[in-house]
Amino acid sequence: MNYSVVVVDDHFLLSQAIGGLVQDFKKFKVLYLCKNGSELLDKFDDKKNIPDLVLMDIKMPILNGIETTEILRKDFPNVKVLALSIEEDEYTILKMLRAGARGYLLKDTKKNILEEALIQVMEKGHYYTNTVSQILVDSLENEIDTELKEKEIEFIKLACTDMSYKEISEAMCCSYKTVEGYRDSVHKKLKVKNRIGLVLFAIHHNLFTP
Amino acid sequence: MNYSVVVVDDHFLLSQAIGGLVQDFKKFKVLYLCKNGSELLDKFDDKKNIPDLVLMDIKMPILNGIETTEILRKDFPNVKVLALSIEEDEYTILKMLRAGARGYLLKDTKKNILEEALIQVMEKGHYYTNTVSQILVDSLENEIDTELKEKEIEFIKLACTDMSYKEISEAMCCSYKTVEGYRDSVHKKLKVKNRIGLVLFAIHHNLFTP
DNA sequence: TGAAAAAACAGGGAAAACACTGAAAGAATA
DNA sequence: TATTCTTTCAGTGTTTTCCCTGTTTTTTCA
Repeated sequence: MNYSVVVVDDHFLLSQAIGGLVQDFKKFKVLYLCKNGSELLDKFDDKKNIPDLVLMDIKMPILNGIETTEILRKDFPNVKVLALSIEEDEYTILKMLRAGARGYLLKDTKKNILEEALIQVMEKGHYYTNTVSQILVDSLENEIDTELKEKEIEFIKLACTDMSYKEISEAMCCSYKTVEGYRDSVHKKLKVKNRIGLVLFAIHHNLFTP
Repeated sequence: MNYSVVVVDDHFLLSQAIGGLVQDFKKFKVLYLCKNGSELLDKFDDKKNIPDLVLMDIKMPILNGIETTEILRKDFPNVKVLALSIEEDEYTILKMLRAGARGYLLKDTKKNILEEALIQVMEKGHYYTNTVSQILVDSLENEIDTELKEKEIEFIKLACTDMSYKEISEAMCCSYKTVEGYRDSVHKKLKVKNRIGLVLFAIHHNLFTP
């Protein structure tokens, strides 16, 4: 019996192409393709459309991979999710795994590795490459006191523009001194030494997309 | 007779998958896949390996799509290049077209559009979507006095780190005041008002990849 | 080789960013 | 209600960035 697979990716070409690869694998068949999480969930209204495994991109419009995976884990725990993303960003990988993904395939995956990963996810329940395992280990060490508050995240996003802190304080409807407080606290938490460092951090960790 | 195609992309999965799609098209056959421009040029040493068309990604390690396309135009003018990139960035598209690409496919291309594009490139010599045409038009207006000197580009790259200008002056082996001069001149040329603005500009225009 | 242009550098002042300590107001908890 | 914790904000001083106006040195080229 074949396992059914759905590919969710906003890049049409990529999802079609990956669908084509998966279709070639003996143990798998592709049910359909989706452009984002929302479209996937709509499909699930009909039970026939619920697959064994979802190959999920992360950056997608409307409903992204992380949010979608969280919903799936809650509402459809039998559906296994394998993340498949073009860029390897530690925080994103972590978030995706926390959300419930059974593994994470990086961009330079080869066809036979994809097949191997699909098989392992279905039969062992998970698939982790060395890279991903290493990231998991590394994360346990650096994952202290980097919990950002709502306001701090809002501040960081504004700090990633060419606004001055005075302008930011007006945009956030608070005192200039409060903004300085946010700055000092995120500088400490994220261990950056100036605003440029903060911008680079935000980009690398997907708090801000330039 | 079939046109021969080579796919150049560092994302293994993507190049394999696209190769699979192209293989399905009647008029085309895939010669081989490459991971970057350097690998492609190595292959060209043997005349048998020179295809009619190259489907080229832009961001690649070692030798990127723009550089590779420039070399191809000079040394192998009969090989047509069609750019195929995941992210649509105006400046990148422009650079690629200037380098000699016959067209530019955006991420949400569908299978039949890909085929259409391949056919048009081979038979008409080019393929431009509306999006790309619009970008070409827009670019003619903003393209005044943004000629950057070597030193200024070097400065910009360093300004995209968390170094202070004093540290940058040491790295560039020149006076602090000279660095201030570079800063003032690029601020004027690029119409940015502070260092954050400069970093964002650099990222958007691929002077710096975070 | 001499004039013009470009690149490197300098001074100084205003503005912004950084770094610290600490106080007041509000929310949470027991 | 008292206590703790968090959030917001203030004071103060230092460093860095920004933005002028210039001078000296090097390059260019007619």
